[in-house]
Amino acid sequence: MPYSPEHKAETRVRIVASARKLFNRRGFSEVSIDEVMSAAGLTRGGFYNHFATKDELYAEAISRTLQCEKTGPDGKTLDFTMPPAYIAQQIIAVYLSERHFLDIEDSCALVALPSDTARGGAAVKQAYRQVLETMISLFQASQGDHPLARRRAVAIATLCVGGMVLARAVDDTRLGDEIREVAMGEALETGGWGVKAPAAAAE
Amino acid sequence: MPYSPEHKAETRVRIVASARKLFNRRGFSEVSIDEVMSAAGLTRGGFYNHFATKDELYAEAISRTLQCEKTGPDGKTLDFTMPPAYIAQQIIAVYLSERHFLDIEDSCALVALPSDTARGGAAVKQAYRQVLETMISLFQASQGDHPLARRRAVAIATLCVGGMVLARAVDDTRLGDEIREVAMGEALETGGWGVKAPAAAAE
DNA sequence: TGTACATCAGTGAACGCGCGTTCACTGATGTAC
DNA sequence: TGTACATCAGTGAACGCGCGTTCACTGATGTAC
Repeated sequence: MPYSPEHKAETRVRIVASARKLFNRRGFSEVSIDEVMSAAGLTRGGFYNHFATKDELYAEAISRTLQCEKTGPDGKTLDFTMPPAYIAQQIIAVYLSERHFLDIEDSCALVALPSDTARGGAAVKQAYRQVLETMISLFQASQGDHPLARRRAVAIATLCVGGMVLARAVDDTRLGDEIREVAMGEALETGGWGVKAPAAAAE
Repeated sequence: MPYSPEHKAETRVRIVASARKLFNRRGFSEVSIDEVMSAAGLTRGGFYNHFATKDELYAEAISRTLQCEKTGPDGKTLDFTMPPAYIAQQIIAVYLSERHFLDIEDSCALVALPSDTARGGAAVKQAYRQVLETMISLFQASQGDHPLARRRAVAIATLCVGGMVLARAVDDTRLGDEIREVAMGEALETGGWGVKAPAAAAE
């Protein structure tokens, strides 16, 4: 048995990780397999030892968002043993922060690849949905058993993703900042943590 | 002077119109100039009589959203002589309707091409911003001189675009419907036209 | 402990293909006379 | 009114290039003896 059994798995993870960064920055179709493999320290041909087609890589790259370390507004890892309402507020602040706005490569896939996904195949859309549902679940948990818990969670997720998508697509940083700020305020208000002053301090 | 002076302009409009539909469906980089020109009833080479590069076409295709006829929830043209608040509610209902969800080709560029735009050049982002600002202005007009008018308008636009972007990206129609419904309800509530029953009738 | 071997992850040249762009041309048009 | 002409929108072959994918290979590895 040549090479350890983990060796291939580790290489595969490396390929997906480099693909994720490249896709986040430039989109599915603008990134070549050659680039993905080079970024992972490998050569073109080896790709097909791990994936049947390029399409297969898309879904994995999106799913990887779930494995990525979650950091709080302070840059430290989010502590998931804290109360759900605290975690939800932290996620909103991080999601719409300037750091997330600038960090394209390690961006959430929901923000970086929505239109690529909308045009993609079933596997890609499924991966996207799973990430979105994970996000919605976290917000829903923050609402206890309130009858509007689910509805509020969906609204918060829409504001978080929509706000960042719009902020990234315009050429005016000031408008982008305004959109992020408004989306953050509305999301916090929807969750029942209304703040009158803009939550700029959370950045 | 061969050909009428309007002839070239009309051809250009035809190219942009066909490009818009193709981009909305498949994105910038997946559509070739050959396809755009064929769809406009022309051949490849003539493209460079009208545009210097493919990039130049992107921005025009996005701007064209502003020229497109606006239809209300009933399928008839929106009457812009009606009160701003009425128009704003109509736009929200149309924007998050099932019709807009299904009509990819004639979709609003804000929904169809956000990540393509985020990766694009300055001209593309500027065109995107102009469309977004037009939308925000329409919502802002519906709020009179309320101190939160601008903020509410931005929030409504975020919910409209974000809701449709997410609905299009998931593989579960029911989840997509739920997101659209929640976004519509929240947008109407934000505008001060709160409805307790989901605004499903507007579809 | 040392050596021969089978495995298979990774290599890199090659394939057919379609792309964005260029360019010499063609032919429909409005104008001049 | 009719005809010759200059214009230039549109044509289509050609260009260099990089893509996704294939495939014969190579060489690092763990195992058997």
